Order: sequence, then structure tokens, then C-alpha cells
Amino acid sequence: MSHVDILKLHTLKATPQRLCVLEVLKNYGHATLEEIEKSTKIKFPTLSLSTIYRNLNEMLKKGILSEVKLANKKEYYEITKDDHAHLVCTKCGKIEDFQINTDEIIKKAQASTCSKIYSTTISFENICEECLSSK
Amino acid sequence: MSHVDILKLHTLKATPQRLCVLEVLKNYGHATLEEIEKSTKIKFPTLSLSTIYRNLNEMLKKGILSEVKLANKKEYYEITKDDHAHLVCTKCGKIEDFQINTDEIIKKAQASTCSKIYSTTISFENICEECLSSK
DNA sequence: CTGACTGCAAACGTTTTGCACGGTA
DNA sequence: TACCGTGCAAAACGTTTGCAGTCAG
Repeated sequence: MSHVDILKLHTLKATPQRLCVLEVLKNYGHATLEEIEKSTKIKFPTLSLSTIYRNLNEMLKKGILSEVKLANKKEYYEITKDDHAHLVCTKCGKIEDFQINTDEIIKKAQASTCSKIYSTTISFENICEECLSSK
Repeated sequence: MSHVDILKLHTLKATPQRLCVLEVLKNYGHATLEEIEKSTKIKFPTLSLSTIYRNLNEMLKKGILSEVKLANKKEYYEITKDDHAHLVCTKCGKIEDFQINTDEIIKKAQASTCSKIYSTTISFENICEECLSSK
């Protein structure tokens, strides 16, 4: 689905500013506010910070975007995708998506509690392949 | 180990203000800055916000405290403990510690990547027992 | 007794808001 | 054309810092 369609689906107008933010997020995978600001302003020098804030908040509320909160890291934003974990390299800082089967983990955890678990958020701290080979 | 000993071990003076913050965190399990401020000021009305900030940062740096970052939540602080996950009730907001075996999860994830995973951060979104029974 | 720590006030950086204008649907 | 969205400037908010006085070791 195109970014225009995603916005329309959530009754948001497909303005160039919003499309630019989405484009940046798509390219980055995960981006901080500073990264979003810097990258959008290359293509769109007049884009204001308040517009970025307003649009991030709007799209978070609609579920188009998700926040990514990681230990010892600034807050990142990503376009909402299916369940996935994050691989975080503690040497170079790179963040990668990581497909894992959470059903099994939830099932195991569910066996130890009387509460009703319905989802899980997981990240892995690692040293990425590049950092391993270049040390 | 007493809070006094923990502070001394990290070459920090055991001031009443620090002990008060630690006491609050111990009672809460996990607390936000606002909760810490509110609770410490009951027993210690002159304790200033800047002292709380300075002490939280100091104790984070020393590893006495840890940050807890959760989706759609403010930042929480906790006294550093052994590896554990968090159970977060999305109805009442309660946060509980949850003992799970991360070795197995890491091992499984490690099989799918050439990077070197060494730890994992996990939280479970759930509806807690109380919320389940009171619905 | 001395350096670490605190409280206060001011500074700072980040996020939100009000308003007039402009652009999408 | 109507209204949502934008840019700008100012306000609000959260966090950090400088300084002079105090206290733990």
C-alpha cells in the first residue's frame, strides 16, 4: 500500500510534508527525531519542526507509526509493521529488525502467570556482523 | 545489602536524600520521576527536584539504578536487579517483575543471525489478574 | 576539616500551542 | 470552497547547571 493510501485510510490528508516524513522513515527503517528533521529538510527545507512533531504524534495516534524504546537509546520511530524484535548493536548503534516467533515465548510465559498475556516486546543487545569482523 | 552499603560501595555518600529516593524505589518496585518526587516529598518536603535528577543520573551511571522503557509508557526507574522481564497491564498500568529464562530465548535467536547476541530485554503486555477478575 | 552534596534560581533544550495563511480533497 | 494542515513565534514544559551554603565521612 502506498503512503498516500495509508494516510487516506486513516483520514489524514496526504500532504507533501507527511509523505516526506514517511519516506524518510521507510528509508531509515528506524529514525530519531533529529534524523527525521535532518533528512526531511534536505528535500524539504521549509518543513518546520512543529509540523514534524504534529505529524509524528498524529500518525502515532492513528497507529501508522510506532515508537521504539530501547535501553540507553533515544526514542526511535518506525512505520508500524507486523510483530518483530530488534537487534541493537551496542558498538555501532545500528538497529535491525529481527523476525522471531513470539507465540512460543508468550506461551511459555503464560504458563507461569494467571494474568492474560497477549503480546510481547523484545530486543536483543548484540555486536553486529560488521563490528565483529572489523574489531 | 543495605542502601547505605550499596551507596558506599559505589563511592557515593549516604545522604538522607539518596536513601529516601532508594526507599521509595524499593517500595514501588518501579517508579516514574513524578512518583519519586511526590513520595519523597512526603517524608522530605525540602528535597529539591534538581537533587532528585542529579541522584537518579548519578545512580544510573553507577549502575545502582536502571531505566525501564516500555511502549506507551513514561520512563520508569528501578533498583538494578538480576535479569528479569516485565509484565505490564495495559488496563490498570501496573508493572510487575517476571522471572523468565532468557538463555533459551537468546540461544534460539542466536541461531538465526551471524551477529553475537549477548542479552535481551523483554516485556509482556497483559491484563493482570485483578483486572481480569473485576471486569 | 574538606570535598561531596544540596537547595535555589536561572539557563537550557525540547515539545506544544495560537494564529494567520495556504493547499488538499 | 471548506477545512485541515502548515510555518512562524511564543509559550510551556522538563531537565541541567552555577553558585553559595551545608553535611557526611
